[in-house]
Amino acid sequence: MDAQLRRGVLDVCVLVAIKNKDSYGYKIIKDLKPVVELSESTLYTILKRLEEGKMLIVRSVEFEGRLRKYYHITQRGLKRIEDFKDEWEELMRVYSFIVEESDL
Amino acid sequence: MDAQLRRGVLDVCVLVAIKNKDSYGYKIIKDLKPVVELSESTLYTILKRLEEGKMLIVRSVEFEGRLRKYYHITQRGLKRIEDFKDEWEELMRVYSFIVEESDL
DNA sequence: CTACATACCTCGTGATATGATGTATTACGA
DNA sequence: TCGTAATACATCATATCACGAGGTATGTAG
Repeated sequence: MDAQLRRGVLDVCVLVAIKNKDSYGYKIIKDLKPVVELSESTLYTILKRLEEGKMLIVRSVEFEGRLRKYYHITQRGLKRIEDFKDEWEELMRVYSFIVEESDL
Repeated sequence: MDAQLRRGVLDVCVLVAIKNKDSYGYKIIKDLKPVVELSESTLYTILKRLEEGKMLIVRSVEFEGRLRKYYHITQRGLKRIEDFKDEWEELMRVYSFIVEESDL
């Protein structure tokens, strides 16, 4: 998929990935793999940004000798997902324009 | 609309705006206004990029004392529009994931 | 003569995704 | 036991991009 198109949905995908159950970086990538491909560096930048934006909170857990940072969505994060759905409506109108105009 | 979401559609909108009839910068902005708001600086950057990517060609015309640069879409530009439609299908799958997962 | 519309352009900034690279542990097959 | 893959985190440099601020110039309406 086009890099630019991905940008608009990546952070929301990450939020959705942790919405119903707290998760951690490595797992998020695996879970999202069938939906969107994202590299580790990309994910960790997104996670950091979402944390700074208070859309999620972090909790470090020791698991089998390894560190795991579990991410939990906040109210703000949930709102971000809802806002995205509204924005999608707008985007759909743009898409309609593209399809209608280009098929003339 | 979210800045990131716009990014993925802006250049295609510009291509669509000139697809059926050659147009120029100032007019493109006016024509696209009801669909997507874009500033002059943004448009001219996009036009330049599209030109460099050989998706359109330029023709300068003197019109009532003012310079007008008419943009004409190329085969490559047309292909970009078609490719976008395919990418949209992919994006729809991502959107479905977001809606389904977030409504659990 | 002033202000607005038309019409172009450039530069700096901030935001972003990503590859490359690094650290450390566990699991497993050769 | 040796090497390699999987697990799990992180940072840095780079490239791409939208956009505001600013600039130039002409025609038109008040």
